[in-house]
Amino acid sequence: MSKLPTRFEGPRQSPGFMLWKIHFAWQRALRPVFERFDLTHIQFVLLASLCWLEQKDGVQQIQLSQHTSIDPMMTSQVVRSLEGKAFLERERDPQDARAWRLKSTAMGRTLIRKVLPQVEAADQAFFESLGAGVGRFVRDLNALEPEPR
Amino acid sequence: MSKLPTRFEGPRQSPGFMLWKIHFAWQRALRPVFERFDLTHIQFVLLASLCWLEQKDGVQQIQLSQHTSIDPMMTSQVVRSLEGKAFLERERDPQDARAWRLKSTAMGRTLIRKVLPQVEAADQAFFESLGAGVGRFVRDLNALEPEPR
DNA sequence: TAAGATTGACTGCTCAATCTTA
DNA sequence: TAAGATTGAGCAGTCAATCTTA
Repeated sequence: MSKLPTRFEGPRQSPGFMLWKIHFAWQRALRPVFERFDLTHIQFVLLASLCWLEQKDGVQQIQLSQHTSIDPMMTSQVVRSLEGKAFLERERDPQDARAWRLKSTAMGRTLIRKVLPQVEAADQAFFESLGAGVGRFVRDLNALEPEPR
Repeated sequence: MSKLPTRFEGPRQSPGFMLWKIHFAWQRALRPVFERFDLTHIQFVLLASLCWLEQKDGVQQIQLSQHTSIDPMMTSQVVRSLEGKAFLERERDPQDARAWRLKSTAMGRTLIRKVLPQVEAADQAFFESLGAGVGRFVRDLNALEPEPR
């Protein structure tokens, strides 16, 4: 076939295509770590983020959703599965009858303390090929984050 | 809660967390483009990649799978849906009775010619905040690609 | 009117297992 | 034995619609 209407010499020059590929490679690299603890990736993200946000104060479900960019429906589903596993508790917000306030349990925090170092180790191995450039890469990713709506 | 066992000052410093977030933001940014043409992202990737690879020769399904890093089962499913839409054809490989050889149709190529520039425009808008640094970012992503198994 | 939360339906994506041929 | 391809099951993720309260 004749030339494609593209600005790039090949797919490897396209930032979108490469972002998508590397994201999948990263998912595959991390999956064994989560499976070891019978967690899904999204369960880990929500529970670890809750533990992080909690360092301040009580956390609304919607805040957790916004912080992780996980949409409210998905957050609702997964938070309830984490509640079922007794890794967190939900209480009605006394200030806002619509909202839930989330609190990690001791079990949940213990789990994250075990998982987090292994996740970071797997991360470090995955991003090793960037060497010291990983800091710059992280700054680039931060620059790409869209404004919250 | 007390300090988490992490190397990072916060989630935004973690390359894994940020890669995951930005990938989702990118998916959301591109989705309207694909929907406009009644394509899914993965359908676009496979069809566009087929058109790209075809510039050489006949393409086996497994080659397309490896090139895109989409696993063979998924490739099989989506390729057949593209065949159903008449965007590509499948013929048995004369040299290897197990394999399919894939060929885009004129309709498929016409579609990609329309979609590709819009995808690249949306991409350009998404990565705009990196400015000239986008080249370096793409090189980083290429450096992260794991060895094929 | 808008915001926090949820339900049910539908599609996307992965895995284990299988079939056939190299 | 290994490689190309597929099936069916199950979880991940999205959307439209709804409910309740701010």
